[in-house]
Amino acid sequence: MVKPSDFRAIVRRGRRASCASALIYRIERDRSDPARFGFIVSKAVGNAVERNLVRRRMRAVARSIVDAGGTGSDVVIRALPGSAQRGWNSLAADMHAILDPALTR
RNA sequence: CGGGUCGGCCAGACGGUCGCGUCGUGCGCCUUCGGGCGUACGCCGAGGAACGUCCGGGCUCCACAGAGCAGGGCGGUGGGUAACGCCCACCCGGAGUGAUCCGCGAGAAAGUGCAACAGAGAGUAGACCGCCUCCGUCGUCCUUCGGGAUGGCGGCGGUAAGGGUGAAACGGUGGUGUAAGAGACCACCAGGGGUCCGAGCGAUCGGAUCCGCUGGGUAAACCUCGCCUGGAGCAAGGUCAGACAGACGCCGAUGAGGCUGCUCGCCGAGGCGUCGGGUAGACCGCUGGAGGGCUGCGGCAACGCAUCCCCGAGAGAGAUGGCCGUCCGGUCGGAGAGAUCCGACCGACAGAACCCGGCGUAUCGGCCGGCCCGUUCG
Repeated sequence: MVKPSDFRAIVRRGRRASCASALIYRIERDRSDPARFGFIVSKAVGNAVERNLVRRRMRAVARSIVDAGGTGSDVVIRALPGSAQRGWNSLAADMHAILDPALTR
């Protein structure tokens, strides 16, 4: 997702879940619709290089979920300060724990 | 070999695999025939600082980009450059045995201002103690009775040698001189100024001679002098397509506005505000440029010129990530007499958004070279 209006709608009306790396907002859609992801990485997370790294890693996790058959949700992920220091393994575990049950039933 | 100093360069390497972005090609689907979407393959895809946005330019628009003042910037000299507040060389001053480093390097003798505390006095200097003449007064001693010597107290003055204060007290040392003193005068030394000679493009340097001239700091205080300087910025600006709906108020050829402050000058017919409505699409600008490299020539150098060769991100809220293997570098632990082997961890700072030239700042480490000092050997 890239449109500001989509972000606003999902953050406002979506179901919230949290972990050490991020706040995750999610809206249920039809099972046949593809999963869509958006990322919010504020300056509190770090400088430009760290923000890019966090966004890319989250995108890699999202792709693995889609590859595993995830569908039917719009998801906005807001990275928390410290997510750049969590490391790849922790970040991936955090996200899978919340998103796998919802998207790949 | 040890220590130091200056400069240049690199920014982990290779491979596999799952992915991302631009472009090209093929295929499929859709099409209002402009193209769009999907997919496969191929090429390419962040930095030395891409950063901070502190200077300087190109480019674009604002009259034709103009004039003056104000404002702002710069400040040894000469050169380099498109330009600079940058770079190079040199000069001066300071630090260092030295290589070398440091200086926001014009003017303080045009004027105004400022300087805590201490101190008598801080810029037209200044008498607290001290030193000295003179006057008054009170003593002591001597006397040839005219006076002389000496001391205390008070007073008018003189004095920058000595003490003391201070970051700094109006040249220094020695002498002449004097009541005591003083560049008042003299010798030497230090500084300043004038004139002349020599070296250098110049800043400046060396020398001769005259003048007793000795007049501290601060200009990142005002100021003076010289030089430079219009404004806004790629959301600049332009082309195309598309949507809607205007209403009211104020100003305006006696000149709105363009255009930071003022004056002039030029262009010049719409401008501003409130409410309401609509759209936030595509393309150009957009990356081949003051570009990089080898060699040669000129120059101490910065740099310039010439031949040849090489250029492969471009954007739209914005593409480089995950995993694995081998090697490289560093740190730690273990084994070994040693060469070495095994294991763990780490590999910085940081992400293009119109483009260049600088500056400043961040940075794990590594490589190369010049020069200096010390030591040893020949």
